[in-house]
Amino acid sequence: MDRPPIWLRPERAARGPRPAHSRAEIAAAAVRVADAEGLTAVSMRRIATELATGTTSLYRYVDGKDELFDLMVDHAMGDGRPPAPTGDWRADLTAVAHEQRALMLRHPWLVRLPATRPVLGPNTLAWLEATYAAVDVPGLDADEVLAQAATLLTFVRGHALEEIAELEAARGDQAAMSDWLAKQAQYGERVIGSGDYPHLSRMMLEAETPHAADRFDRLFERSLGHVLDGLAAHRS
Amino acid sequence: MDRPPIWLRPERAARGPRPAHSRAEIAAAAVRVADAEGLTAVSMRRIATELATGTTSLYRYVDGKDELFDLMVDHAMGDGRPPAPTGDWRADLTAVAHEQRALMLRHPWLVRLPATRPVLGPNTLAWLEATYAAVDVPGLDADEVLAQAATLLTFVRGHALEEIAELEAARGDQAAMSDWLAKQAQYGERVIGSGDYPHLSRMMLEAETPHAADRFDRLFERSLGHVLDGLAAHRS
DNA sequence: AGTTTACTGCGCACGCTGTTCGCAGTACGG
DNA sequence: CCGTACTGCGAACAGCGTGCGCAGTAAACT
Repeated sequence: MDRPPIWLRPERAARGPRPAHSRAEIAAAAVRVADAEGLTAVSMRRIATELATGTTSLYRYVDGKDELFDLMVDHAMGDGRPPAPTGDWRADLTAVAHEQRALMLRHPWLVRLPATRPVLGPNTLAWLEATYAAVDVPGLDADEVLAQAATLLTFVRGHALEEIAELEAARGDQAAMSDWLAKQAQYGERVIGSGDYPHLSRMMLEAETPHAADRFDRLFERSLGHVLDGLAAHRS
Repeated sequence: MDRPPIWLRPERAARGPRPAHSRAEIAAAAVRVADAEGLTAVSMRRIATELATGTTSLYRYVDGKDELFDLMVDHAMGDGRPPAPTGDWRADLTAVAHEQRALMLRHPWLVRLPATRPVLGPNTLAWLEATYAAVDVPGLDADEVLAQAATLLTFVRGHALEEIAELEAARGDQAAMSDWLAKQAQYGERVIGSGDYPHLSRMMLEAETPHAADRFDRLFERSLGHVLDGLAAHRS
């Protein structure tokens, strides 16, 4: 059959009965489930039940589970709005970075999904547009704009990925968290004791960041500063 | 039961018969399947069949499928060796970045797995150690070392993620690739025509990078340069 | 040497998954 | 007012991860 991507298909067909649900409705239901119970709870049957419809009816709206994921990603991207541009590129990019990170932390499943395929829904495009708008100034080469925006977005996504991976390893639960930290400490001792990782050991022993409660906030702030400094070197 | 993480468990138990397989053997089989047929082909039954053993025997080696994935990740990380340090931090980090990217492109499933949980096997640690070694110089604050290494690795992972997502959307196949590009172009026209995305449109029309065959190589090179410039600002 | 103990391999079974097919019902275009 | 192109959906299929319990085996202890 090989249908075109969902963003090119009209939501309502020319002929036939009016569909019982909208794409937004379906996406919202799936996002709700994923937020509350994790990505694994999102199954075709489950979302259909959530919408009080038959399981296979979903396939009238979506070409398969991957497209349901596409809808979810773009819907979640609409949860936060790109900040209005102020004209100060550094402030604007900082705002984009913080908003994007917050958005991903609010929907932890988000960083794992677009790994499969690029999603190009309207909300995702709006974020892209906002990032380009912040980077773009008259006289700056288009390829340079592209590279700078990619550098920032790529960094933010990568950071959120690792942050969320660690958060989920501790399962968010406080008891599980300290359990996990204890296991980490035990493993850390073995790593240091082995003598194979001198620099790693120095970091474990000397760095303060890993022990702070807000370590990811601090690390993000610092690393983001580095990235922006790198961009600054290539603008006027 | 709540067993400790696999890296803390001895491979061979004190008592009982000698296990028929080694962890390395299992990891290698799973990596082989994932490389050849994709992550979805990696199932407990499939790997067991590959090892000519019973399906549930695998559970004697691994606490569940997630731990099988852990083994795979660390095994794949051993596919490339961290480059030997030369003393030039910028050259060393560039080498690490290129090697890591190449490694992830060789095992495209790799970027998707650690999203779930942090993997801390010996090969992964070796890479971390090499990165710290490149960044670390006497007199540099440990927290600064941590931040700089995180910035680089995070960026590389993020870049590989997007690169692989696009590669897989085209399914590697040449015919499917041009099909996909045609769809993209069609969508691009609509995006430009809508007038909602002026900067995005400018990029599509003016930038050269997106149309080049080696666009990801170029983008990576340029963005990596930006990141390294950012780090340079915080050293001596 | 004999016994105890802790392990290994593994068949069975359960509940779940994504997706294809075909059929009855419905609203719009001509 | 008919034909056509759609919608909703139940049944069915192949495949998934994994808990349970049992027989066999090798090391440790007496």
